[in-house]
Amino acid sequence: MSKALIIDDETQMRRLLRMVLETRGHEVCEAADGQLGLQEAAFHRPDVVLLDLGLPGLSGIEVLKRLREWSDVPVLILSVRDQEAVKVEALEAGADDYVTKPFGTAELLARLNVIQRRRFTRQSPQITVGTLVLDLLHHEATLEDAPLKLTPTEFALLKVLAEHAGRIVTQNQIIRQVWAGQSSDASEGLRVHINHLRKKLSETGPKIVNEPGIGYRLEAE
Amino acid sequence: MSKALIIDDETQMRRLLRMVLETRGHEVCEAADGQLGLQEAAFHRPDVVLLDLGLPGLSGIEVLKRLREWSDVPVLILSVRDQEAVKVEALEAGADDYVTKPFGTAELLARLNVIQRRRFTRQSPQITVGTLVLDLLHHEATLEDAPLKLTPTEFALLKVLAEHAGRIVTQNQIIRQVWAGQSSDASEGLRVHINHLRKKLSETGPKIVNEPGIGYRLEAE
DNA sequence: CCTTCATTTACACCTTCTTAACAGGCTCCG
DNA sequence: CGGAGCCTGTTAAGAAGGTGTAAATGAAGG
Repeated sequence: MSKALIIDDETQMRRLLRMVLETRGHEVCEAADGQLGLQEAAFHRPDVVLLDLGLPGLSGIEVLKRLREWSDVPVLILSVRDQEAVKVEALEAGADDYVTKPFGTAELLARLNVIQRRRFTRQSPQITVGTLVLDLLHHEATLEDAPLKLTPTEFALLKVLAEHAGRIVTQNQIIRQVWAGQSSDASEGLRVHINHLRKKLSETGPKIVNEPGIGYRLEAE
Repeated sequence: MSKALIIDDETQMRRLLRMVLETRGHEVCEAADGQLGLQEAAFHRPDVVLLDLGLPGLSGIEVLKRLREWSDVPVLILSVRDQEAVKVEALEAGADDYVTKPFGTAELLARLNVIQRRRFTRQSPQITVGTLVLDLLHHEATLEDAPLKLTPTEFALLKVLAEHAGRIVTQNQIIRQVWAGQSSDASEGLRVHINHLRKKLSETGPKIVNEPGIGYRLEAE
């Protein structure tokens, strides 16, 4: 069952909201001010928060900001009519939606249905060649699940090769991509970086084979 | 009902996406370029955004950055193959996931489901790395149950590192998250804050290791 | 005014990149 | 057969740039 947290200082309003939410099948907990609200939120981990902006002590905005520092729980703002500027501020601070007091239960339920947010963990774009994996977002490389320490240019170079794994990559293509925007003649240095890479890939990793006069190719299994 | 916003310049692609999304029960709105997309997003407050990276005029990346200035709406990136660098940039700028064109509707639905499902998983109000505990609710840190006094930026910096404990975090990623919305060149100051953190973590806490030319990593035990 | 924190500056140090030199292998041709 | 010429693999050392650290400066708040 999903949990809802009500943060409002008016007892009557809390009672109304609790009724509506329980009808909707929520488990409900309440807090009468911002400080308590944050504690309840941390303790109960609600799936949705109904937050009144006009709170005594810690303001609703402040509560929202602190909440957003560690939680992406959907927050529905309850505000009175002449608080337009504050409502905008609340939305910018991470609120999901708002209803204006007084409101009908139908509207409240409709908005609750709408505000569903997510919390996600980012998936990294990766390039995989056999047992070699390049994580482009984190600039990490692993070989047979063991971390592989690569310098920035080594990583860039291996990335170019891995992108075209199994096919020949011209020296010019490599240089253009790895040393993009630099005018220096890197054709000399390329050889030594290839050399370093081969050592680090050692026996277990995919082989970098040379195509004389043309370029290099990363052998896919 | 949840709303979806499609930002893509190809009419055909929009039609396809609309069909898929409406089958899934979404209310759909469209935008043919980035400028319109931002307006639509501000007006309709969509629950999910499907954003094409290859837009005319305002680039997809630019749209995402501006969107992230005021919204945490889940953004699914649509990109063509061979744009790895751009995809990385997009993820760093706050995108949630991406699909590569051409894609099957099955994959698209799967990724949308992931985003939906993840909205219910909650981020813990505290992050634990070994003996280090960050209490995001109270802005407090403890090391071996002893309180650890951190300045605001130190806390923010350590938070970023701890969230990705064990993995490399790019200097850009750090700066973007810790000094969000500020234009100042913080790349210099980053070093000294890292230094302060290392002193405070001392011997007992997790180590902050440097990956030269890339970024930092908080070593998980 | 004092404290606290963030930023800037400066410099020693270390990693990485580049450059250079040389050895080995291959092809081409005498 | 043998040597010249080219390309590649390997190694080493200096150059360049990134990093760690301490201290000074600047900004914000009580």
